[in-house]
Amino acid sequence: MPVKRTAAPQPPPDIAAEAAVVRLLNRKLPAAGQIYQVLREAIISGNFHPREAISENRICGMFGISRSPVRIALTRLAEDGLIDIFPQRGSFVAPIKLQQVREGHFARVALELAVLREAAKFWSPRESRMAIDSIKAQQRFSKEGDAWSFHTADEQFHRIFSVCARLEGVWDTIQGVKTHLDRVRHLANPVRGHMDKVIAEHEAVVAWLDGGKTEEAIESMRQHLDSLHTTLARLKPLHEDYFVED
Amino acid sequence: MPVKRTAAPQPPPDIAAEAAVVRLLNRKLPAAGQIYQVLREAIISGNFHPREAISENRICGMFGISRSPVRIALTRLAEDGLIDIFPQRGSFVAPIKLQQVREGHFARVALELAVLREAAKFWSPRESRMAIDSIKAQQRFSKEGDAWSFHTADEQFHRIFSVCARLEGVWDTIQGVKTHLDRVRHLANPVRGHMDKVIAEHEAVVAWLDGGKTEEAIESMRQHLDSLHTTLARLKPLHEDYFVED
DNA sequence: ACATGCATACTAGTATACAAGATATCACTC
DNA sequence: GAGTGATATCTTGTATACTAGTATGCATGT
Repeated sequence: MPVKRTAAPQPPPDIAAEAAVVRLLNRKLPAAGQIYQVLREAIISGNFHPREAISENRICGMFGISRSPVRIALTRLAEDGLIDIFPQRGSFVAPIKLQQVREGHFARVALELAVLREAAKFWSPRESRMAIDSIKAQQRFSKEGDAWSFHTADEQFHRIFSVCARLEGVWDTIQGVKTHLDRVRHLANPVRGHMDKVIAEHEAVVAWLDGGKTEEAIESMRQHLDSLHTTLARLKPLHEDYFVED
Repeated sequence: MPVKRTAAPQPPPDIAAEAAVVRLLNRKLPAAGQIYQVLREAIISGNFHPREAISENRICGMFGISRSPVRIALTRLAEDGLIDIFPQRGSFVAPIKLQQVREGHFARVALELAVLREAAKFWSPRESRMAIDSIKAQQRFSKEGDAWSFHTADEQFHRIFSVCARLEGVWDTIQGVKTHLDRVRHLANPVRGHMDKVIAEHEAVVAWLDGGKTEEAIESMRQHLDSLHTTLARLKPLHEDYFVED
């Protein structure tokens, strides 16, 4: 059931940068999926702030479209835990639930390490080249300070292992569980030196794999994934109003 | 994007046991979520057969409701991979994709074993009692040949570990990834002795945990999960038309 | 007999109208 | 000033009408 019926929200600001997300829709494709993608990015990237009101009519106005596809998109976002829907009251960008972050981190580590162990069986110079290309892109985006492009390059890097392991579908699962981690990450990326640290950790994993050291690669990846999690403690005090225990 | 635009379906039979799924809706709650749950159960349990046509109007007629909530439910089912939507052509119960079954199995094993290792840290007589109660229920349903009740009791059993590990949310993820495994399982449960085998494996896991033997419990669970997977090979020839490579 | 074209009856996607509950405002009463 | 109640205006949920593709069957023409 995607609809929440508990607790009252505080229907706060509407001061969003809507212009940043209004891009023209491809009217040949179903609108619902496109709306979903755009809103999902907007929430994860922080363009829409936690607790911000996301009424259906507001989205309709942003894209010049009717409520039918918008409702479908919002329902899916609610299922992802990115918005909270209060019937007859409103829909709001969900605060970052710390318990969901913890559980997402746990699931992500379990899945990515398992995938990595499987990917190591198939690792070849071809995959190594793809990984290194991705890292180069990350370095470029880090230098430019382009946090969102860095994020997508980072995702592409991690995805390589799922593809290599012949388990591409598992990547979709991983992306789902790390949704709330990504929201935290986007509070962290602006922090100086964060991206460079991530890049160094990526390089370490690839180096171990190239050397055929599977267990070392896994341990390196575990540290990489944990390092994001530890930044949460440092971030939380800076955005206290964005978080909620559960 | 939940909408598929590839390949033509073969719009086969409509000979469903619709009466089995038409239950009255609680009109105080949003209809979309209820429709979603009912249809999801119907597909997983096999009441709706793979490749069967699921037009929106048909569902409307079944529940005496308009298309708006039905569309939302079908969109979510498509996202789960339980139905395939072909715009302007129709919606059909998805065939069981073997690659998704493999990936679901992989993810499930990774998650459940990780959860079990965490749960072992908190295991106590209280959890042991809950698990044993669940097993007793499974024995009862097995004797009665009630496959669906057995299924829910089985799920409750596995859920215990997530709750014990203080990672209840991870159980939702596990349920998601094992969706397609469950479809296979419901082809297997009618097989004589299958449920009793499952029960014996459950008992083994609990026995190891009660004895404080974490690694043995994990290994026992791994064998339990794998045993389902191996039945697939035996089942596939019996329902060839239900499966597709990918 | 076979192929082509069209009418028709489907489908899903979208837009709009209506219903019902929740909130906020404001006037009024005490 | 505090409290109460009617009301206007939000919100989401539902129903229905319309649009535009697709498959099918039948009539027609060769």
